[in-house]
Amino acid sequence: MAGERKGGGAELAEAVVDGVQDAGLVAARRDQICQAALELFLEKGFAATTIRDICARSGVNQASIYDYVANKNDILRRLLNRLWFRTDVPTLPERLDACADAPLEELVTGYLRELWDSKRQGILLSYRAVPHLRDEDRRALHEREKRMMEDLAAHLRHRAGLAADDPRAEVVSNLIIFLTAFAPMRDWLNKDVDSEVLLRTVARSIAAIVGGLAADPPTAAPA
Amino acid sequence: MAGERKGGGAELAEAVVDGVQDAGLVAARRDQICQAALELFLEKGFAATTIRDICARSGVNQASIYDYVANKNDILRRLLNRLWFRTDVPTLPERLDACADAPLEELVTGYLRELWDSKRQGILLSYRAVPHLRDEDRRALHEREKRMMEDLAAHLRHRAGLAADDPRAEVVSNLIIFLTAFAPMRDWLNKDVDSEVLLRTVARSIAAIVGGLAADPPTAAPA
DNA sequence: GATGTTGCCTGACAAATGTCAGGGAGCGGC
DNA sequence: GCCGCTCCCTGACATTTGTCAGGCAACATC
Repeated sequence: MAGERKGGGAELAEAVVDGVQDAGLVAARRDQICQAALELFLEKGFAATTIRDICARSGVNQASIYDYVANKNDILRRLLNRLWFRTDVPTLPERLDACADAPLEELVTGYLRELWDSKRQGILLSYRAVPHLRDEDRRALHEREKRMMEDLAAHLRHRAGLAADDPRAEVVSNLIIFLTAFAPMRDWLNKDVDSEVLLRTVARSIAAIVGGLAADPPTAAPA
Repeated sequence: MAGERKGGGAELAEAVVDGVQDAGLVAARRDQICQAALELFLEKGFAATTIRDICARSGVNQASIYDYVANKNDILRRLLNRLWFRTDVPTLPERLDACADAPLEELVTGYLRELWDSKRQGILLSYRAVPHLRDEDRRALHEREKRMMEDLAAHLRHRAGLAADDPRAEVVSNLIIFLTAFAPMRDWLNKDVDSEVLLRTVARSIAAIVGGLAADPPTAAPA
């Protein structure tokens, strides 16, 4: 009962499972299950991970697991709600809303620092698990992504002084969001680079992109 | 027999399967199989695609398929060899070797145009299928990626006049290679943007990043 | 100590999956 | 008309998978 200790606004509808009464126990077991599942999903992928794997690693019995989650897809949903849809980490557009005229590079640096620190796994999961989501869930995820892109595009238009119909705002916005996944997805290639250098280099790159956008006229087709 | 019509230097060792003699037939059937498998892998993911799915879509019998490929992983290998390891599309470092002093933005534009035109699916596959590769295959893929990053980093050092020990060369190089996957991975978000605009915006962004790298001193830690 | 209640687990089921053995169809050559 | 060869496919195998039914242990309550 009383308020389900959700980390942040859950956007994916979690199945109702009521085999077990004790709410605290349910929460604890779900933590075990999600933690184990997360590790396995990132190691082997969603489809290659079996319920038996998850049970083995989490220590929950193969039968009992169905007292806490409805099925494998439900685990994925719950993971995304915890890791990807958490609202305690403001998005980049939200940060831009809050600090309307702070220098972009600084804002981005702060954003990436927090993001890569606390949502690393959520980023990886959200990129890799898409094909395995139920349709409704995938739609929710895509809508959130689209909304974020549009919000960011509006800010870019303002900051770089672009025309309302300049499509580059959307492209660059999409691109920046993509770059947001850079460190989690590619840090195996920069293992020996100081993470602060990595962070600042990416932030500066993003600032350079936006700067270039402001300086250049819309791209014309070549002769 | 005589030279196996490989599109480019195959880097992943394909299993030897010799149920059927007629080399032309084998090649044709493999084409059917690979084409169907590619579609399915991109739609549903590798692990969620069954051999039966592939057979159904390609029209090859469930038993006969083992006369042409060794197993599901072998199909993936063959696909990556065709799509990702093909050598008829020069890499970005190779292009930089060839045109040592052409403007970067133009080079990148040409590169992306060809890449996104002919290796789209290879890019998607190589990003999504990694967890399902056999260890040797994954190692080969990672080594290629690392080599490419280092080659590109060397060029960046030269072009942007960076010190030999400036780690930002590797970071930016890694980042550019990552951006190379941008359109294939994210174009569902820019569906209504002209693809030429998208291309040029990304190329210009990459140029802006490198330009910023040249202009700025190495990032110092803040006070 | 008897009795409910709550959570856990042994054991199993049907379905799906990767893989193939072995027979058969088609066809060219004698 | 028969033989031998090449390729195809019906049918099946062992295994793995997701999912549970139904019984058991622990514990609190009376």
